[in-house]
Amino acid sequence: MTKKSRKTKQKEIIKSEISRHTSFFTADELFEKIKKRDPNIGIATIYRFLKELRKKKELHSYSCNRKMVYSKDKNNHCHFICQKCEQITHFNISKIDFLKTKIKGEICHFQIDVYGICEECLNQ
Amino acid sequence: MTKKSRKTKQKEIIKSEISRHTSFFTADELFEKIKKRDPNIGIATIYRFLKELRKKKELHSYSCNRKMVYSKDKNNHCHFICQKCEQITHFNISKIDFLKTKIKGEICHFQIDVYGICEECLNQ
DNA sequence: AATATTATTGATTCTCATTATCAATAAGAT
DNA sequence: ATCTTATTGATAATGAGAATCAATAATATT
Repeated sequence: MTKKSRKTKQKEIIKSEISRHTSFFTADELFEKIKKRDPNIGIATIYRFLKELRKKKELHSYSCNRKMVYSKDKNNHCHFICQKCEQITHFNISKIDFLKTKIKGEICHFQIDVYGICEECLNQ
Repeated sequence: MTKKSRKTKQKEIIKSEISRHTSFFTADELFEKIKKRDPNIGIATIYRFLKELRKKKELHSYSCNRKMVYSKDKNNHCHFICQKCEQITHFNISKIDFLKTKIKGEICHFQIDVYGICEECLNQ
């Protein structure tokens, strides 16, 4: 007996705010935006619903700097993290051929985090 | 005026304990092992030195489940995580050419997490 | 429509990894 | 031997996220 989910206005607000996001976000960033639409929504509700969406695979997530980062992007995640300014840039890898030779199982999706120094920091 | 590092017995113990490790470890796991060799070493010293080694690029690290994971392995980290049995297998990618075309900055190291279903789970 | 059931909420506390603080100590320079 | 200052261990502070819980609100049942 799995408990059936109920439709609430809080969930609707969170969902619609997520749909506005174009890239990745943290629970706190989302909370800040949602507060402006409904200042009564608690942070716990955000965390709860985010966890629910993660379980239902409607959101991607990964941990970065001891924080969870979310994205509605179903594609693979590729990040370039500058170790100096800590800015994160996204990039895309469409071909997974380079992985297929390495892995025997079935590949669902992947995440690549590249650490380095971005162009701007190199030129400083 | 960067302050010059001093050689201490605490650092020596931590360093030698790290060198014994064959794979990944967390600060706490390291602390537990070090306590057996010198129960007076504080956890703060571990964290401080770990941070120092990270900065000096003598240790790799990445965040996973709200924890920092360390490895002395200078190579890049590649994990295949089965979404059914949750077992993690390591694999290696030596050529970074596939990344160079995507990134403008300088690449230090990278981490790839591939999610899928492993062979054994596929055959069940 | 009224009532019963139970998932959800917001406020709050708790957890736990990591960092900051600080006085005491010890390494290395003089 | 003495001075300077990096390092230490103890402890408090921080911060993201989870757990708790009484109150509330969605559904189901009558």
